[in-house]
Amino acid sequence: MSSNSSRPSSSDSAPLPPTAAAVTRVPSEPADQPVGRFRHEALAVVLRITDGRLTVLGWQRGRDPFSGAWAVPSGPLTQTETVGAAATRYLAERVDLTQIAHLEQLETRSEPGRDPFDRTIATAYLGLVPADVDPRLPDNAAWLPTDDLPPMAFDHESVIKSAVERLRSKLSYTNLGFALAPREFTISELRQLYVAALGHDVSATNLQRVLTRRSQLEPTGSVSASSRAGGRPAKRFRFVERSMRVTDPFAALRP
Amino acid sequence: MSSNSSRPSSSDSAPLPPTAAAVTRVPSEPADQPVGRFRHEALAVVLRITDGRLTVLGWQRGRDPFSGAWAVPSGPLTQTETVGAAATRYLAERVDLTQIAHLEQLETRSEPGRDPFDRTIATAYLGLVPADVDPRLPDNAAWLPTDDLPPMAFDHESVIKSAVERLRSKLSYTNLGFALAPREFTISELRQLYVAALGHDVSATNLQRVLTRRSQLEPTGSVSASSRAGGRPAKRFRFVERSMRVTDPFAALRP
DNA sequence: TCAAAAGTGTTTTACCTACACCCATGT
DNA sequence: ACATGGGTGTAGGTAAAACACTTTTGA
Repeated sequence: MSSNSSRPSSSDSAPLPPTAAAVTRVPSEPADQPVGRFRHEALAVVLRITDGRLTVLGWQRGRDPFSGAWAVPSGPLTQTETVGAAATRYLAERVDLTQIAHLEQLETRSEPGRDPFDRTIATAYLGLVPADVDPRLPDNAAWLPTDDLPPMAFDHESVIKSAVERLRSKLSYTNLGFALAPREFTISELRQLYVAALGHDVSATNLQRVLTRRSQLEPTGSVSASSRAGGRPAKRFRFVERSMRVTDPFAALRP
Repeated sequence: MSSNSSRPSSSDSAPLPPTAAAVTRVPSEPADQPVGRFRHEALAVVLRITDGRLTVLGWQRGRDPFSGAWAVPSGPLTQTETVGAAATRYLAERVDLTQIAHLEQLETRSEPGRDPFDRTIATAYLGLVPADVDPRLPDNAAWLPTDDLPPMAFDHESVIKSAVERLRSKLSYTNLGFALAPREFTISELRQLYVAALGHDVSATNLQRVLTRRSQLEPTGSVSASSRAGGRPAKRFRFVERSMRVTDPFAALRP
């Protein structure tokens, strides 16, 4: 379940940013608490099942801070866009990724020390890309396995962990599988996606029944050819709806 | 359920803030997308059961914008604190409220038009105050019924709605009831709190059993005196743990 | 005919709701 | 006694996991 716990204070040992003499806007503010302005950036944690593993889109930084480390696509807001729009924009600009099946706000990180050069507040988004979408990535970008991340810049590793948690929760009580799956698929293909995303085994039998009972799946009528090893050809299915919906509002304590 | 849906673009008709000639920090940024700095404030949506209703702490604004409307406690960050620390600080400073049983980050709003004077990004927190804590409030502050809010400033009404949604979800799958309840209580007192928070009826019988099965409740050993109308004296209970824990990770698709 | 893969039927377990009934107190 | 509110026992329903079994194909 999405356990967004609080992230209280702990603003010790925070190096004061060297820039930006604070702009006092409202005269009645006390002088010791100036109204500051802050760099604000959007982080896009884009997850996808790649070769049976849950991976995140990263790119390798070319300059300090954290030169050589990996980071999630990000960038500052313009004066007129929302954070969500900025996340979408940077994905398109930086890695030419426009086929996001789902995007939702994750959390905002504001620890003063998270960017050692200049204090930056970051609002992270969770994006999902279907497994059959495989955009051409720039040379310095790659899909990184979430269970074996390389050294990450800033607090990106912990933001990715949050995103994975969020995805795992929502796979249970929403129809979010549509955002990982191709438009059509067999149950065993879908099973592999769920196994990769959840990190534990899933029974194809029960997966089909659960998703069917919740009216998430419908058969397309077509069947896949059986593989070279033989076997019965699998029916193909699709998700009934391709936008997020809560399919299993938790029933405890209900009216 | 916490349905954090994305909140994409829609950055039309946004009045450009008149201040702050954008500070270009990284030379390689394109000139038409300057790296801006933004006012950033913390919003504290504090919920409490007051007289059997779910209420939110608000105060009446004395100046524009939205003079006379109600708002949730808020204020800008200082240069060295996190957003969570700012939320906590404003609650203490503005309404002398320090007995928050639970605080968690909710969401960040960044629509350019949300503050008509000066673009401000706001990160909202959800705070909970036990029903037996009744802090003295300043004259211009009050507990407002969440199901019948007065006209609210900015986007505060919709942020409050999000907070109520979050609370209702988490009451189902976590032990968050501890943050609404007094240290000791009878089952029927607890039932009234859940009814107020969830907005629908709850059976005392089943509430007790559900919370006991999940090891959230334990008897204190003491009993309440029966009321003037007679009746069996009620046992008193307490929450076993008073920090948030997921007690019912949703079971579908589990290993 | 056999192996492999897909799909269905059935059993078991867990949890939650509903409801009847018993318990302890004041009047 | 009896009304009032508190607490427990039990039956019924729903959902999911586990597992045995059938179906459909290729070799």
